[in-house]
Amino acid sequence: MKQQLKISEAVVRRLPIYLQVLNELSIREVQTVSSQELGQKLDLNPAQIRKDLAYFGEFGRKGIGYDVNYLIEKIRQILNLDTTHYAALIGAGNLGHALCNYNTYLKDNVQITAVFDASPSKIGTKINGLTVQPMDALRSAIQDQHIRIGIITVPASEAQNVANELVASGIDGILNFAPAILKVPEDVRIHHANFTTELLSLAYYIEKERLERDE
Amino acid sequence: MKQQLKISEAVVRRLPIYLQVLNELSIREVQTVSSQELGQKLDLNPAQIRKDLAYFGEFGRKGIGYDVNYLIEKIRQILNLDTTHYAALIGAGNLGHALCNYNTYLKDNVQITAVFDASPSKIGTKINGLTVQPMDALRSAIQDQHIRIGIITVPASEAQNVANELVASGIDGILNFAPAILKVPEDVRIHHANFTTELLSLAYYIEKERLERDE
DNA sequence: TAGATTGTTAATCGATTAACAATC
DNA sequence: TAGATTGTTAATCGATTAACAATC
Repeated sequence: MKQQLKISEAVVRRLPIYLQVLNELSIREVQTVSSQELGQKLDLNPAQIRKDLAYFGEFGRKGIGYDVNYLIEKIRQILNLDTTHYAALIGAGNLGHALCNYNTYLKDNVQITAVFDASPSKIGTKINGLTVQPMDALRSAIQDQHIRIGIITVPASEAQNVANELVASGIDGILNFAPAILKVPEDVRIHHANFTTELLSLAYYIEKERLERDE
Repeated sequence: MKQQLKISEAVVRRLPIYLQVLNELSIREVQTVSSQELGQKLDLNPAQIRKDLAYFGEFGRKGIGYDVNYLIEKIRQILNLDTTHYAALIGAGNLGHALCNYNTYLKDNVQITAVFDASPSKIGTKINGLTVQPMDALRSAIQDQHIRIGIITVPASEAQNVANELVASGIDGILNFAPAILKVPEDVRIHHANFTTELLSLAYYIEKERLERDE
Protein backbone atom coordinates (compact mmCIF):
# COMPACT_ATOMS: atom_id res chain seq x y z
CA MET A 1 0.00 0.00 0.00
CA LYS A 2 1.11 3.50 -0.88
CA GLN A 3 2.61 5.81 1.70
CA GLN A 4 -0.47 7.21 3.38
CA LEU A 5 -0.68 10.90 2.72
CA LYS A 6 -3.50 12.27 4.75
CA ILE A 7 -6.68 10.60 3.62
CA SER A 8 -9.77 12.68 4.17
CA GLU A 9 -12.85 11.29 5.84
CA ALA A 10 -14.86 12.01 2.71
CA VAL A 11 -12.66 9.54 0.83
CA VAL A 12 -13.00 6.82 3.47
CA ARG A 13 -16.76 7.24 3.52
CA ARG A 14 -16.94 6.80 -0.23
CA LEU A 15 -15.03 3.52 -0.20
CA PRO A 16 -17.89 1.44 1.21
CA ILE A 17 -20.14 2.91 -1.45
CA TYR A 18 -17.72 1.99 -4.20
CA LEU A 19 -17.68 -1.48 -2.75
CA GLN A 20 -21.46 -1.70 -2.89
CA VAL A 21 -21.55 -0.96 -6.59
CA LEU A 22 -18.56 -3.14 -7.35
CA ASN A 23 -20.18 -6.06 -5.57
CA GLU A 24 -23.23 -5.68 -7.77
CA LEU A 25 -21.03 -5.62 -10.86
CA SER A 26 -19.17 -8.69 -9.65
CA ILE A 27 -22.42 -10.59 -9.21
CA ARG A 28 -23.35 -9.69 -12.76
CA GLU A 29 -19.92 -11.04 -13.74
CA VAL A 30 -18.73 -7.74 -15.19
CA GLN A 31 -14.96 -8.01 -15.61
CA THR A 32 -13.77 -4.41 -15.82
CA VAL A 33 -15.19 -1.00 -15.11
CA SER A 34 -13.95 2.50 -15.90
CA SER A 35 -14.05 5.48 -13.56
CA GLN A 36 -16.46 6.94 -16.10
CA GLU A 37 -18.95 4.10 -15.61
CA LEU A 38 -18.57 4.06 -11.83
CA GLY A 39 -19.11 7.80 -11.78
CA GLN A 40 -22.33 7.43 -13.70
CA LYS A 41 -23.66 4.84 -11.31
CA LEU A 42 -22.70 6.84 -8.24
CA ASP A 43 -23.33 10.37 -9.47
CA LEU A 44 -19.71 11.21 -8.85
CA ASN A 45 -17.05 12.84 -10.97
CA PRO A 46 -14.81 10.18 -12.56
CA ALA A 47 -11.71 12.19 -11.66
CA GLN A 48 -12.72 12.05 -8.04
CA ILE A 49 -13.05 8.29 -8.13
CA ARG A 50 -9.62 7.93 -9.74
CA LYS A 51 -8.13 10.27 -7.21
CA ASP A 52 -9.77 8.50 -4.27
CA LEU A 53 -8.43 5.14 -5.37
CA ALA A 54 -5.00 6.55 -6.17
CA TYR A 55 -4.54 7.47 -2.49
CA PHE A 56 -4.13 3.80 -1.79
CA GLY A 57 -2.25 2.54 -4.84
CA GLU A 58 -2.41 2.02 -8.57
CA PHE A 59 -5.32 -0.31 -9.06
CA GLY A 60 -6.31 0.42 -12.62
CA ARG A 61 -4.89 -0.11 -16.09
CA LYS A 62 -4.53 2.78 -18.47
CA GLY A 63 -6.77 2.39 -21.48
CA ILE A 64 -8.68 -0.46 -19.84
CA GLY A 65 -10.13 0.56 -16.49
CA TYR A 66 -10.34 -1.36 -13.23
CA ASP A 67 -10.67 -5.09 -12.80
CA VAL A 68 -13.84 -5.42 -10.75
CA ASN A 69 -12.80 -8.31 -8.54
CA TYR A 70 -9.29 -7.00 -8.02
CA LEU A 71 -10.65 -3.61 -6.98
CA ILE A 72 -13.10 -5.25 -4.59
CA GLU A 73 -10.27 -7.13 -2.99
CA LYS A 74 -8.17 -3.99 -2.69
CA ILE A 75 -10.94 -1.93 -1.11
CA ARG A 76 -11.70 -4.78 1.27
CA GLN A 77 -8.04 -4.73 2.26
CA ILE A 78 -8.06 -0.98 2.80
CA LEU A 79 -11.17 -1.18 4.98
CA ASN A 80 -9.81 -4.26 6.78
CA LEU A 81 -12.95 -6.15 5.96
CA ASP A 82 -11.29 -9.45 6.66
CA THR A 83 -10.60 -8.52 10.26
CA THR A 84 -13.59 -9.15 12.50
CA HIS A 85 -14.47 -6.40 14.95
CA TYR A 86 -16.60 -7.38 17.89
CA ALA A 87 -19.31 -4.99 18.95
CA ALA A 88 -21.62 -4.56 21.92
CA LEU A 89 -25.11 -3.19 21.39
CA ILE A 90 -26.76 -1.22 24.16
CA GLY A 91 -30.51 -0.76 23.96
CA ALA A 92 -32.64 -3.74 23.00
CA GLY A 93 -35.57 -1.83 21.50
CA ASN A 94 -36.83 -2.14 17.95
CA LEU A 95 -33.81 -0.42 16.47
CA GLY A 96 -31.50 -2.65 18.48
CA HIS A 97 -33.40 -5.65 17.18
CA ALA A 98 -33.11 -4.43 13.64
CA LEU A 99 -29.35 -4.02 13.95
CA CYS A 100 -28.88 -7.43 15.53
CA ASN A 101 -30.60 -8.99 12.59
CA TYR A 102 -28.55 -6.91 10.20
CA ASN A 103 -25.68 -8.61 11.86
CA THR A 104 -26.20 -11.57 9.62
CA TYR A 105 -25.80 -9.28 6.67
CA LEU A 106 -22.61 -7.68 7.90
CA LYS A 107 -21.25 -11.17 8.32
CA ASP A 108 -17.73 -11.44 9.57
CA ASN A 109 -16.62 -7.85 9.56
CA VAL A 110 -18.47 -6.23 12.44
CA GLN A 111 -20.14 -8.73 14.69
CA ILE A 112 -22.44 -7.94 17.57
CA THR A 113 -21.54 -10.42 20.28
CA ALA A 114 -23.28 -8.93 23.32
CA VAL A 115 -26.53 -7.04 23.93
CA PHE A 116 -27.38 -4.97 26.97
CA ASP A 117 -30.41 -3.18 28.31
CA ALA A 118 -31.34 -1.47 31.55
CA SER A 119 -34.94 -2.61 31.58
CA PRO A 120 -35.58 -5.69 33.77
CA SER A 121 -38.34 -6.77 31.39
CA LYS A 122 -35.81 -7.10 28.56
CA ILE A 123 -32.97 -8.71 30.48
CA GLY A 124 -32.80 -12.43 29.87
CA THR A 125 -34.75 -12.33 26.62
CA LYS A 126 -33.04 -13.51 23.44
CA ILE A 127 -32.33 -11.50 20.31
CA ASN A 128 -30.99 -13.35 17.33
CA GLY A 129 -29.37 -15.89 19.62
CA LEU A 130 -27.90 -13.40 22.08
CA THR A 131 -29.21 -13.07 25.63
CA VAL A 132 -29.90 -9.50 26.74
CA GLN A 133 -27.66 -8.71 29.71
CA PRO A 134 -27.99 -6.12 32.47
CA MET A 135 -25.92 -2.95 32.25
CA ASP A 136 -23.61 -3.91 35.09
CA ALA A 137 -22.33 -6.82 33.01
CA LEU A 138 -21.14 -4.41 30.32
CA ARG A 139 -17.64 -3.67 31.50
CA SER A 140 -16.48 -7.21 32.06
CA ALA A 141 -18.06 -8.39 28.80
CA ILE A 142 -16.23 -5.73 26.82
CA GLN A 143 -12.94 -6.58 28.40
CA ASP A 144 -13.31 -10.35 28.31
CA GLN A 145 -14.65 -10.60 24.77
CA HIS A 146 -12.26 -8.05 23.22
CA ILE A 147 -15.15 -5.86 22.15
CA ARG A 148 -13.93 -2.69 20.47
CA ILE A 149 -17.11 -1.08 19.18
CA GLY A 150 -20.16 0.07 21.12
CA ILE A 151 -23.46 0.62 19.33
CA ILE A 152 -25.81 2.92 21.20
CA THR A 153 -29.53 2.47 20.56
CA VAL A 154 -30.94 3.77 23.82
CA PRO A 155 -33.12 6.91 24.13
CA ALA A 156 -31.32 10.25 23.86
CA SER A 157 -31.63 10.90 27.59
CA GLU A 158 -29.60 7.79 28.40
CA ALA A 159 -27.05 8.02 25.61
CA GLN A 160 -24.37 10.04 27.39
CA ASN A 161 -24.44 7.74 30.42
CA VAL A 162 -24.04 4.72 28.21
CA ALA A 163 -21.22 6.41 26.31
CA ASN A 164 -19.45 7.11 29.59
CA GLU A 165 -19.77 3.47 30.57
CA LEU A 166 -18.40 2.36 27.21
CA VAL A 167 -15.45 4.74 27.46
CA ALA A 168 -14.71 3.59 31.00
CA SER A 169 -14.73 0.01 29.73
CA GLY A 170 -12.02 0.83 27.23
CA ILE A 171 -13.97 0.84 23.98
CA ASP A 172 -12.24 2.21 20.84
CA GLY A 173 -15.23 3.39 18.83
CA ILE A 174 -18.90 4.21 19.18
CA LEU A 175 -21.71 4.22 16.67
CA ASN A 176 -24.42 6.39 18.15
CA PHE A 177 -28.01 6.16 16.95
CA ALA A 178 -29.49 8.34 19.69
CA PRO A 179 -30.40 11.88 18.68
CA ALA A 180 -27.92 13.47 21.07
CA ILE A 181 -24.44 14.96 20.92
CA LEU A 182 -22.13 12.83 23.00
CA LYS A 183 -18.91 13.92 24.61
CA VAL A 184 -16.14 11.35 24.54
CA PRO A 185 -12.36 11.61 24.96
CA GLU A 186 -10.32 12.40 21.87
CA ASP A 187 -8.94 8.91 21.50
CA VAL A 188 -12.40 7.37 21.22
CA ARG A 189 -13.81 7.58 17.74
CA ILE A 190 -17.50 8.39 17.51
CA HIS A 191 -19.76 8.21 14.46
CA HIS A 192 -23.33 9.39 14.39
CA ALA A 193 -26.11 7.62 12.56
CA ASN A 194 -28.84 10.10 13.27
CA PHE A 195 -31.63 9.74 10.78
CA THR A 196 -33.75 12.47 12.29
CA THR A 197 -31.17 14.86 10.86
CA GLU A 198 -31.60 13.27 7.46
CA LEU A 199 -35.36 13.36 7.72
CA LEU A 200 -35.53 17.00 8.81
CA SER A 201 -33.15 18.19 6.10
CA LEU A 202 -35.11 16.15 3.56
CA ALA A 203 -38.32 17.83 4.67
CA TYR A 204 -36.59 21.22 4.41
CA TYR A 205 -35.65 20.69 0.77
CA ILE A 206 -39.04 19.26 -0.17
CA GLU A 207 -40.83 22.21 1.32
CA LYS A 208 -38.40 24.66 -0.28
CA GLU A 209 -38.98 23.01 -3.65
CA ARG A 210 -42.71 23.24 -3.19
CA LEU A 211 -42.62 26.89 -2.18
CA GLU A 212 -40.46 27.75 -5.19
CA ARG A 213 -42.82 25.89 -7.50
CA ASP A 214 -45.86 27.67 -6.13
CA GLU A 215 -44.35 31.14 -6.41
CA MET B 1 -36.30 35.93 6.29
CA LYS B 2 -33.18 37.17 4.55
CA GLN B 3 -32.79 36.92 0.81
CA GLN B 4 -31.65 33.34 0.38
CA LEU B 5 -28.17 33.34 -1.05
CA LYS B 6 -27.27 29.81 -1.86
CA ILE B 7 -27.39 27.80 1.32
CA SER B 8 -25.13 24.79 1.29
CA GLU B 9 -26.32 21.36 2.32
CA ALA B 10 -23.75 21.30 5.09
CA VAL B 11 -25.50 24.27 6.67
CA VAL B 12 -28.95 22.72 6.44
CA ARG B 13 -27.69 19.51 7.97
CA ARG B 14 -26.25 21.37 10.92
CA LEU B 15 -29.51 23.14 11.75
CA PRO B 16 -31.23 20.07 13.21
CA ILE B 17 -28.17 19.53 15.37
CA TYR B 18 -28.26 23.08 16.64
CA LEU B 19 -31.89 22.52 17.45
CA GLN B 20 -31.08 19.41 19.45
CA VAL B 21 -28.66 21.26 21.69
CA LEU B 22 -30.89 24.31 21.97
CA ASN B 23 -33.80 22.15 23.06
CA GLU B 24 -31.68 20.74 25.84
CA LEU B 25 -30.72 24.24 26.93
CA SER B 26 -34.33 25.32 26.82
CA ILE B 27 -35.35 22.45 29.07
CA ARG B 28 -32.68 23.52 31.53
CA GLU B 29 -34.20 26.99 31.30
CA VAL B 30 -31.02 28.58 29.99
CA GLN B 31 -31.99 32.01 28.63
CA THR B 32 -29.14 32.94 26.30
CA VAL B 33 -26.24 31.18 24.66
CA SER B 34 -23.21 32.45 22.76
CA SER B 35 -21.77 30.98 19.59
CA GLN B 36 -18.74 30.22 21.74
CA GLU B 37 -20.75 28.00 24.08
CA LEU B 38 -22.67 26.33 21.29
CA GLY B 39 -19.39 25.65 19.53
CA GLN B 40 -18.00 23.96 22.60
CA LYS B 41 -21.01 21.70 22.93
CA LEU B 42 -21.01 20.78 19.28
CA ASP B 43 -17.29 20.70 18.54
CA LEU B 44 -17.75 23.38 15.93
CA ASN B 45 -16.04 26.68 15.30
CA PRO B 46 -18.09 29.56 16.76
CA ALA B 47 -17.58 31.60 13.59
CA GLN B 48 -19.17 28.81 11.61
CA ILE B 49 -22.23 28.78 13.81
CA ARG B 50 -22.63 32.55 13.53
CA LYS B 51 -22.20 32.34 9.79
CA ASP B 52 -24.68 29.48 9.43
CA LEU B 53 -27.34 31.38 11.33
CA ALA B 54 -26.61 34.64 9.53
CA TYR B 55 -27.68 33.01 6.26
CA PHE B 56 -31.23 33.19 7.51
CA GLY B 57 -31.32 36.46 9.40
CA GLU B 58 -29.93 38.33 12.38
CA PHE B 59 -30.97 36.26 15.34
CA GLY B 60 -28.41 37.28 17.94
CA ARG B 61 -27.58 40.36 19.97
CA LYS B 62 -24.10 41.78 19.94
CA GLY B 63 -22.43 41.53 23.31
CA ILE B 64 -25.14 39.18 24.57
CA GLY B 65 -25.51 36.10 22.38
CA TYR B 66 -28.63 34.31 21.23
CA ASP B 67 -31.91 34.00 23.08
CA VAL B 68 -32.39 30.24 23.32
CA ASN B 69 -36.13 30.10 22.82
CA TYR B 70 -36.13 32.70 20.08
CA LEU B 71 -33.43 30.84 18.21
CA ILE B 72 -35.32 27.57 18.56
CA GLU B 73 -38.37 29.22 17.10
CA LYS B 74 -36.38 30.66 14.20
CA ILE B 75 -34.70 27.37 13.33
CA ARG B 76 -38.05 25.61 13.54
CA GLN B 77 -39.37 28.16 11.07
CA ILE B 78 -36.46 27.67 8.71
CA LEU B 79 -36.89 23.90 8.78
CA ASN B 80 -40.67 24.25 8.49
CA LEU B 81 -41.11 22.14 11.58
CA ASP B 82 -44.66 23.34 12.05
CA THR B 83 -45.74 21.96 8.71
CA THR B 84 -46.58 18.29 8.91
CA HIS B 85 -45.21 16.08 6.16
CA TYR B 86 -46.91 12.77 5.62
CA ALA B 87 -44.73 9.78 4.89
CA ALA B 88 -45.19 6.23 3.70
CA LEU B 89 -42.92 3.51 4.98
CA ILE B 90 -42.17 0.53 2.78
CA GLY B 91 -40.75 -2.55 4.45
CA ALA B 92 -42.30 -3.69 7.73
CA GLY B 93 -39.25 -5.45 9.16
CA ASN B 94 -37.52 -4.62 12.40
CA LEU B 95 -36.11 -1.38 11.10
CA GLY B 96 -39.52 -0.37 9.78
CA HIS B 97 -40.98 -1.14 13.19
CA ALA B 98 -38.34 0.95 14.90
CA LEU B 99 -39.06 3.92 12.67
CA CYS B 100 -42.80 3.67 13.13
CA ASN B 101 -42.31 3.86 16.85
CA TYR B 102 -39.92 6.76 16.45
CA ASN B 103 -42.87 8.38 14.81
CA THR B 104 -44.21 9.29 18.21
CA TYR B 105 -40.96 11.09 18.91
CA LEU B 106 -40.97 13.05 15.68
CA LYS B 107 -44.46 14.16 16.55
CA ASP B 108 -46.16 16.45 14.12
CA ASN B 109 -43.37 17.20 11.71
CA VAL B 110 -42.89 14.03 9.71
CA GLN B 111 -45.65 11.57 10.25
CA ILE B 112 -45.78 8.05 8.91
CA THR B 113 -49.38 7.49 7.90
CA ALA B 114 -49.15 4.32 5.82
CA VAL B 115 -47.04 1.16 5.93
CA PHE B 116 -46.51 -1.30 3.09
CA ASP B 117 -44.89 -4.66 2.66
CA ALA B 118 -44.75 -7.26 -0.09
CA SER B 119 -44.86 -10.27 2.20
CA PRO B 120 -48.33 -11.83 2.64
CA SER B 121 -47.43 -12.81 6.20
CA LYS B 122 -46.98 -9.15 7.14
CA ILE B 123 -49.95 -7.69 5.30
CA GLY B 124 -52.85 -7.02 7.62
CA THR B 125 -50.74 -6.95 10.79
CA LYS B 126 -50.66 -3.74 12.79
CA ILE B 127 -47.65 -1.56 13.58
CA ASN B 128 -48.14 1.25 16.03
CA GLY B 129 -51.77 1.53 15.01
CA LEU B 130 -51.20 1.31 11.26
CA THR B 131 -52.28 -1.70 9.22
CA VAL B 132 -49.62 -3.05 6.88
CA GLN B 133 -50.91 -2.80 3.31
CA PRO B 134 -49.94 -4.69 0.15
CA MET B 135 -47.67 -3.00 -2.36
CA ASP B 136 -50.40 -2.50 -4.94
CA ALA B 137 -52.19 -0.16 -2.54
CA LEU B 138 -49.16 2.16 -2.51
CA ARG B 139 -49.96 4.43 -5.40
CA SER B 140 -53.51 5.30 -4.45
CA ALA B 141 -52.57 5.78 -0.79
CA ILE B 142 -49.82 8.24 -1.69
CA GLN B 143 -52.09 10.21 -3.91
CA ASP B 144 -55.16 10.15 -1.66
CA GLN B 145 -53.35 10.92 1.59
CA HIS B 146 -51.06 13.62 0.18
CA ILE B 147 -48.00 11.64 1.13
CA ARG B 148 -44.83 13.39 0.04
CA ILE B 149 -42.06 11.32 1.60
CA GLY B 150 -41.25 7.66 1.09
CA ILE B 151 -39.14 5.79 3.61
CA ILE B 152 -37.50 2.68 2.20
CA THR B 153 -36.66 -0.09 4.66
CA VAL B 154 -36.77 -3.08 2.34
CA PRO B 155 -33.73 -5.26 1.50
CA ALA B 156 -31.22 -3.77 -0.95
CA SER B 157 -32.36 -6.06 -3.75
CA GLU B 158 -35.88 -4.62 -3.63
CA ALA B 159 -34.98 -0.99 -3.01
CA GLN B 160 -34.78 0.20 -6.62
CA ASN B 161 -38.15 -1.33 -7.48
CA VAL B 162 -39.74 0.35 -4.51
CA ALA B 163 -38.10 3.65 -5.42
CA ASN B 164 -39.51 3.36 -8.94
CA GLU B 165 -42.98 2.76 -7.53
CA LEU B 166 -42.66 5.77 -5.25
CA VAL B 167 -41.50 7.98 -8.08
CA ALA B 168 -44.32 6.80 -10.31
CA SER B 169 -46.74 7.65 -7.51
CA GLY B 170 -45.52 11.22 -7.48
CA ILE B 171 -43.48 11.29 -4.28
CA ASP B 172 -41.26 14.36 -3.63
CA GLY B 173 -38.60 12.86 -1.42
CA ILE B 174 -37.15 9.52 -0.36
CA LEU B 175 -35.25 8.50 2.72
CA ASN B 176 -33.46 5.30 1.83
CA PHE B 177 -32.20 2.91 4.50
CA ALA B 178 -31.31 0.10 2.12
CA PRO B 179 -27.60 -0.32 1.37
CA ALA B 180 -28.03 0.40 -2.32
CA ILE B 181 -27.53 3.33 -4.67
CA LEU B 182 -30.89 4.30 -6.09
CA LYS B 183 -31.54 6.10 -9.35
CA VAL B 184 -34.35 8.63 -9.24
CA PRO B 185 -35.27 11.58 -11.48
CA GLU B 186 -33.62 14.92 -10.69
CA ASP B 187 -36.75 16.45 -9.22
CA VAL B 188 -37.05 13.76 -6.57
CA ARG B 189 -34.86 14.42 -3.57
CA ILE B 190 -33.16 11.37 -2.09
CA HIS B 191 -31.32 11.11 1.22
CA HIS B 192 -29.42 8.06 2.35
CA ALA B 193 -29.36 6.78 5.89
CA ASN B 194 -26.94 3.98 5.38
CA PHE B 195 -25.39 2.95 8.64
CA THR B 196 -23.27 0.21 7.13
CA THR B 197 -21.20 3.01 5.63
CA GLU B 198 -20.82 4.56 9.07
CA LEU B 199 -19.95 1.24 10.61
CA LEU B 200 -17.36 0.32 7.98
CA SER B 201 -15.64 3.69 8.13
CA LEU B 202 -15.68 3.50 11.93
CA ALA B 203 -14.00 0.10 11.76
CA TYR B 204 -11.43 1.52 9.34
CA TYR B 205 -10.38 4.27 11.72
CA ILE B 206 -10.31 2.00 14.73
CA GLU B 207 -8.08 -0.47 12.96
CA LYS B 208 -5.86 2.30 11.64
CA GLU B 209 -5.49 3.69 15.15
CA ARG B 210 -4.60 0.26 16.46
CA LEU B 211 -2.04 -0.39 13.75
CA GLU B 212 -0.40 2.98 14.39
CA ARG B 213 -0.28 2.30 18.12
CA ASP B 214 1.30 -1.09 17.65
CA GLU B 215 3.97 0.12 15.30
C1' DT C 1 -17.29 53.13 30.06
C1' DA C 2 -15.22 48.31 29.54
C1' DG C 3 -16.15 43.71 28.24
C1' DA C 4 -18.50 40.62 25.43
C1' DT C 5 -20.23 38.97 21.36
C1' DT C 6 -22.49 39.48 17.05
C1' DG C 7 -22.58 39.80 11.82
C1' DT C 8 -19.58 40.05 8.00
C1' DT C 9 -15.51 40.56 5.16
C1' DA C 10 -11.16 38.74 4.08
C1' DA C 11 -7.83 34.88 4.43
C1' DT C 12 -7.09 30.15 4.60
C1' DC C 13 -7.74 25.69 3.93
C1' DG C 14 -9.33 21.60 1.71
C1' DA C 15 -11.93 19.14 -1.55
C1' DT C 16 -13.53 18.68 -6.23
C1' DT C 17 -12.85 19.04 -11.05
C1' DA C 18 -10.26 19.79 -15.37
C1' DA C 19 -6.57 18.77 -18.15
C1' DC C 20 -3.13 15.97 -19.98
C1' DA C 21 1.05 13.06 -20.41
C1' DA C 22 1.73 8.22 -19.99
C1' DT C 23 0.46 3.90 -21.63
C1' DC C 24 -2.51 -0.10 -22.27
C1' DT D 1 -1.40 2.70 -34.94
C1' DA D 2 -5.75 4.94 -32.94
C1' DG D 3 -8.78 5.06 -29.10
C1' DA D 4 -9.49 4.69 -24.35
C1' DT D 5 -8.51 5.43 -19.78
C1' DT D 6 -5.48 5.78 -15.98
C1' DG D 7 -2.72 8.49 -12.43
C1' DT D 8 -1.41 13.02 -11.32
C1' DT D 9 -0.63 17.94 -11.52
C1' DA D 10 -2.72 22.29 -11.83
C1' DA D 11 -6.97 25.12 -11.60
C1' DT D 12 -11.23 25.91 -9.54
C1' DC D 13 -14.52 25.92 -6.39
C1' DG D 14 -16.55 26.01 -1.90
C1' DA D 15 -16.41 25.66 2.92
C1' DT D 16 -14.21 26.83 7.21
C1' DT D 17 -11.78 29.95 10.08
C1' DA D 18 -9.75 34.40 11.47
C1' DA D 19 -10.22 39.05 12.21
C1' DC D 20 -12.57 43.08 13.34
C1' DA D 21 -15.88 46.97 13.21
C1' DA D 22 -20.34 47.56 15.14
C1' DT D 23 -22.92 47.56 19.18
C1' DC D 24 -25.29 45.63 23.18
